[in-house]
Parts: sequence; C-alpha cells; structure tokens
Amino acid sequence: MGKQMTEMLKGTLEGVVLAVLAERPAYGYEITAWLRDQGFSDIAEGTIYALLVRIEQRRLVDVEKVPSEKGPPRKVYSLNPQGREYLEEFWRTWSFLSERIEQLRKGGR
Amino acid sequence: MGKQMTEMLKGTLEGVVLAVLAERPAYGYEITAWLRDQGFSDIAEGTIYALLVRIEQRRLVDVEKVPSEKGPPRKVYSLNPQGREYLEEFWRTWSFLSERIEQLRKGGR
DNA sequence: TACCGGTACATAGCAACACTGAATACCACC
DNA sequence: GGTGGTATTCAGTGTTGCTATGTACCGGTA
Repeated sequence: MGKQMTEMLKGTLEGVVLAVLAERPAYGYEITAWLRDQGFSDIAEGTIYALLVRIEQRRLVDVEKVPSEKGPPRKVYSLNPQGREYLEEFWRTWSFLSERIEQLRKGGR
Repeated sequence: MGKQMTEMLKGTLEGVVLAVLAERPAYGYEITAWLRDQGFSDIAEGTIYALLVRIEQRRLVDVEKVPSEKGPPRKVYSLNPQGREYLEEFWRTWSFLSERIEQLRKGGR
C-alpha cells in the first residue's frame, strides 16, 4: 500500500498476528494468505516469518511441526499464556494510541 | 510507555504531528509539551525535532523563524498544501489499518 | 559577577522493524 | 523433466524513535 502503511505496520503487525493466533493456532503461510485476503496486499512473506521467529524467541508462542500433504512440514504456532498477557498489553497500548488519534481526527485541539 | 508504544509510534507519530499542524502552526518545543500533556509522557524531545526536520525536507511544511522572549528563536512550522495532501493519505492509511484491527479485537476471524 | 533553571533547537549512535530478493525443499501433475 | 503451488529461511537495506549530549538565549538570585 505504500510507505506510510509500511511504517504504520511497525508495532501493530505483531499485535495483529498475535490476535490471529489467539483465535486458533496457525502457520506462517496460512497467516500470510489470510492477511492478503484482508486487503494487506503487500505484506511480504518474509516479514511474517521473521516476525514469527521473533515471537517464538520471546516465548510468546508454542510451536509444533506438522507434516503437510503438499510441501515441507508446517510450523504451527499457538499462543501461550505469556503470549496472551502480551496481547492484552498490546490492546491497552493500541487503545491509548487510537483514542488519541481519533480525537485528533475529530479536530481535537 | 514501553517498547510496544515505541514501535507503534513509528508511522503514526508523523501523522499526529501533521494533524496538530493542520489545526495551527506550532514549533517543536510547543508540540513536545502538548504531546506530554496528552499522556505521551515519554516522547523524547529529540524525536520531535528529528521528525520536524524530515517533514521539512519533504516539503510538507513551511518554516518561519520567530524570535522568542525567553530563549533562542522558535522555528514555527505550518502545514502547506502538499502536507495537507499527505495528511489525507495518512488518514486513509490509518482508517484502513484501524478498521481491520478493531475487527480483530471483536474476535473477528 | 557567577550560577541556575526554563526555554528552544540540533545531532551522533543505537535498536527494532518491515521490505527486497533470493534460496531451499516437498509434492502433484502434465 | 519441468512447472507451479505449498512452505520456510535468511542476508542486506532503509526508516523510524530513543538515548544522550551539546549548544544557545534569557531572567532571577545569591
């Protein structure tokens, strides 16, 4: 979508992926496809995989390798308790920021 | 506020400052103080000044030096037509992203 | 005079993140 | 054997906000 979107995704994309995983476990390729479906047409695959590696290293998710019928084995990620806590923190941060920005849009101050 | 906020500000802080300037011209120190007032307690001064330099170089704002009663001269920034256009683009990007994130929060998919 | 604090701006170095581009691997089908 | 969809990985790049520090102007005060 452009440079603005790229910059805006920093910090929020992680929350988006965690929120997706909060609903049900998923693997990288699947998440990428879902995001494209949602209109995030230009999110690079590499971006998602790198993000998954990061949240795995921070112990926010559990990982399970599952054989695929067509292709190499999938790495299925599921949110663990620590991840859910982190996600809540994300929602708090998001609320704070988005409320203030919406205020600004309504010509506030 | 923490690392999450720092990352989330990337891409949005610029829009916030442009939105402030859309209401009325302002200078860096003033903007920093206003942001702190709004609860962005830990936005560094240097961050704002660097941001202002960037948007000036991209010709999104006009600058005027105004003598101050107490301290060095102020650099007063005002949004120009190009900046307003860029701000509209920001709002479009913001809307797209925030709508999808709100959707996610409501347990969507 | 000397010093402090508030005002006001600037900048070098750092860390984090998303993107680009390419590579690898597995499988089915023609 | 080649193509295309599935699935993951990684090195290199650019942008951004933060840290820390420095500079400069001014009024008050001891």
